[in-house]
Amino acid sequence: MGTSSPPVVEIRNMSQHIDQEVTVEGWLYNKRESGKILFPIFRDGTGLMQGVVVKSAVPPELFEKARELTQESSLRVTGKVRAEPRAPGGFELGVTGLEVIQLIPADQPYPITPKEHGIEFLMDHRHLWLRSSHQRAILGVRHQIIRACRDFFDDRGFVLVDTPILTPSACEGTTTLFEVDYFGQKAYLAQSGQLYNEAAAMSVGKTYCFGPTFRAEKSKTRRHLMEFWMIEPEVAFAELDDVMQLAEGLVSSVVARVLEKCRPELGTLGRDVSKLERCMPPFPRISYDEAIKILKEKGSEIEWGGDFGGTDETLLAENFDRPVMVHRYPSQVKAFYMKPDPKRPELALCVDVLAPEGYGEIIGGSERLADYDLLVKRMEESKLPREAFEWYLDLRRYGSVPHGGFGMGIERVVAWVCGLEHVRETIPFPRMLYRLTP
RNA sequence: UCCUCGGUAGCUCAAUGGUAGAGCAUUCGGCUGUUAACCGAAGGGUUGCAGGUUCGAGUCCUGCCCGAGGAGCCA
Repeated sequence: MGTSSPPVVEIRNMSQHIDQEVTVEGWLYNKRESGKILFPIFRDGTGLMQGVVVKSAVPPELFEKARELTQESSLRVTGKVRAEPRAPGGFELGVTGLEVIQLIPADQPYPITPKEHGIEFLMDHRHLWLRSSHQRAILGVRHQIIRACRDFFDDRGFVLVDTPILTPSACEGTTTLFEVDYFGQKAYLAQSGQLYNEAAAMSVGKTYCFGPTFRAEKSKTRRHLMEFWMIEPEVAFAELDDVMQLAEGLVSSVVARVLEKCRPELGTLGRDVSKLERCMPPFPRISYDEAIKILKEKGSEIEWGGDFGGTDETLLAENFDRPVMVHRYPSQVKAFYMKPDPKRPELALCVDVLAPEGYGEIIGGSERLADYDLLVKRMEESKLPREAFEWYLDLRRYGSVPHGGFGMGIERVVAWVCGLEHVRETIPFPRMLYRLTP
């Protein structure tokens, strides 16, 4: 456009540039025309803005160029911003210059129209679907949620310690892992950073890791992905109550951050914000025993000793208007590294946080088993290969202390906060059973 | 892995066993304030694949492929 072109302004800041000449760099979102006047709608990644091109007011070449614009063609457009109550957002761009960077041919149009599409088609075009308003809003909320998590831990003196993704063996020994060839040796994609976190906590006191985790379970539900992101804190000298308080603090601060920073996104998504505004501490804390009692009253088939199914989690969450923390599950349904309750050894000192509105478990955590002999016994009961865990046992040989932590699945939190039907929209490129592309 | 549902135009969907259609998108024409703009016209099909039943199959039967929802398991 040359040196004389007006400054580039992001659409989200456009209200500060009323009556000024600006440049917008972006794409054509949609277009409406009515003979001698046309309304292109531009998008630049920060918002949508309506333009106006009046045939009698611009050179014929400009009108023709604007008329031929196709959906998602890339462009630089200049013009004067003006307040206009009839335009979406309250202002519009009177177009005076248009540089088309790439014109999408009309006979091979952009596949995703502003009309409705099926999920298979949209997932096949996920790389393009990300441009739509809903998906853009979700990406923004996800970003703020991740920032809020990091800020929460950073502000409390936690040290980020990255844990490996390629691991020599199962962490918990339960779920199915993705196997990879590691120069002729079998290796597995990490399903949790927790065991390594425990080592890091003994170094820095308070630590967290945040990265992708992998589960090769053939799960096919709206709550499951094969590859998902988890943030996992681990704290030396923390007991179960400390773990619960930390979880409550994290979840409430994430919600508060989204309410503070993502109002436009929540509006785009049509989220009922009042349901989020209630999610402030204290969260209700109930024991597994109490949860079983509630579920039986509600007609669940569940028996003491079993883990909750998705329906049970939903039934339970219906009783509360904010996340609920369920603690002290039977050890038999939980991982080997959880400390038994000294008062009732058949229970584990663990906690699950269940999100409201049927979004299920978003956090699972526990106080860890710090005693060497007990840990060895639990490992034998779980039939875990001793050799692979010798380094982990070292943590109990050399200065073992009470400690605990939890893992929070980012995608389930995003799905809940955004009010989505399915976690597949919470991550840019979901990895699901029977879908590895794009 | 199991259960349920689905696959028809680029997209979203119709079509008693009897000539395969509509809306949107695309092309052409009309329209100076539109809000998923509207009005008129045109082009567009190996009905997921392979067999079978039938005078005749998008429709019924068998097998397979692909997808969706759920269960189990989990965050």
